[in-house]
Amino acid sequence: MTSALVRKLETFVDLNEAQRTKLDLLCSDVRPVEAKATSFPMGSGPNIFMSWSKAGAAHYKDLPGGSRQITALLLPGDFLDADVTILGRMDHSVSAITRCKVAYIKPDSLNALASEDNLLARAFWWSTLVDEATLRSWLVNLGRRDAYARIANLLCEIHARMTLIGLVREDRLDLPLTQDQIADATGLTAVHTNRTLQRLRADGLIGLGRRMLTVLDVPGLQRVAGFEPTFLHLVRRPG
Amino acid sequence: MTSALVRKLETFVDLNEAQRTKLDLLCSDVRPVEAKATSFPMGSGPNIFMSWSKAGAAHYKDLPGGSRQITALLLPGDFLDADVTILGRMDHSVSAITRCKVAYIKPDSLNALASEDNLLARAFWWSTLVDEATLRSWLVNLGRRDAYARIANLLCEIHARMTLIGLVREDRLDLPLTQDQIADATGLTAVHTNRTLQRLRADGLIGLGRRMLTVLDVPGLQRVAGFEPTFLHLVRRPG
DNA sequence: CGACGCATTGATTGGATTCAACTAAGGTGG
DNA sequence: CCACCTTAGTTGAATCCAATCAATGCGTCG
Repeated sequence: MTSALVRKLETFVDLNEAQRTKLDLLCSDVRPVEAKATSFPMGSGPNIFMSWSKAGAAHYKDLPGGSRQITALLLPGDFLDADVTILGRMDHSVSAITRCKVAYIKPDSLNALASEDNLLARAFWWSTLVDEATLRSWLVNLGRRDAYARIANLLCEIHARMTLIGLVREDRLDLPLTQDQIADATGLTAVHTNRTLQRLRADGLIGLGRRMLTVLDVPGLQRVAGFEPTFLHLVRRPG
Repeated sequence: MTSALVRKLETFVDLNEAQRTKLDLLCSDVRPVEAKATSFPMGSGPNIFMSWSKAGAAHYKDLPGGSRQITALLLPGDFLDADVTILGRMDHSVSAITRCKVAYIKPDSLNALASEDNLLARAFWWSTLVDEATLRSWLVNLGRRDAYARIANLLCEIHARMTLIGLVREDRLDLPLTQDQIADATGLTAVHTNRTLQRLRADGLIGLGRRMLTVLDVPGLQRVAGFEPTFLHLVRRPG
């Protein structure tokens, strides 16, 4: 099976076998990370990280008062945090949601790869732009949609992103989030998240149980969510 | 008076006279833009834009139903949108809020400047990271703060950013936003925004009238806002 | 002056939170 | 293997924050 990173970048550029090999080589230093581990050695050194196998992680920020906001959901193939080095301090935390694996990459080797191969450089750049577009999309979600559409939208996004990296079969996927974490990502309470998920189930849009999400009505869910995949730049461009 | 761009970058790196001159030269093609103009020729070509003099612009997204979410506020010295070229289509719109001026920069000259001067390259990179940090900060704001703290936070951010570029005197500044636009930025209604602003006034935290904002109690406003300037990386790093 | 953009006020409705209790499922150790 | 404990999910009732729907004031500009 090809790696999630390769699959992801291939939605944007066409890669040849040599390039795929280079990418796999780049990610050869893979280490296991426990669920809920916040001990990615983030500030400690010049490493760059990447989430790898079937897994999830998140950027989040804790607030005085105990509430928490997840600002990004990281799936296999995503860069955990590329730019720690230039900003002296981190403005948010990173945590593994599930047990997962992380590929440790030396920034030098990434830079070398990017400068010797323009196509790969473009692909890396595209990847960070997609991340930014996703941030904007979340902002719209939190600012202007009610709980029902908001959660639907998050589920649509996860469905789309996991489809890209080949982790969806017949619209079924392993949801790497608990209801509590869905709440933290959508800016809702766990209680209201629960009720809203029940409505989505009752309306026949999704099935959800024991961390397994089934999107029963993809266009229906996208419609109530106001979800437009093109805005995340996740669709293959012609040419 | 030194340009907003120079002032902004100098919060991160020390520039010499030659570098300042290069930056000013980079921004020599300045053109006026009308208020509410959405006609930045965004998708049309390979140009890069930069907001310039005393002014404001915004990234926003309109939703079916008529609501709007502002995803970024652009002040003098900010890049309007650096990365249009690589993503075929734009996922959001850009609009001038006030009458302003925009410096049109050819990407080639920006790239040339960045590759011949490592310090400037770092400064540009820092600038985009600050933009991302601001996006995350807004996400926390929309997700986990009530209207009172949320608006306070936005005002704190504007106060901090405009201080950087030298547009604040004795905690007074020209607010480049109407109450409607504050509402669109904070995910609230204009009515509720109005009432909340009145509470902030009544509590002696701010003065606001005819587009002129006075922060009467800076630490007080920051306290109720939960505002931490370090998270936006807007504070001068030692060394 | 009239029109328009912006700000303000009131009354009402509704979505989401809060607080509290309770069930179901999983894991661990005696 | 069952008792125990933890974590995740579910339910109910009361409360509250913010949205909604109008209507009005006010200043500016053509």
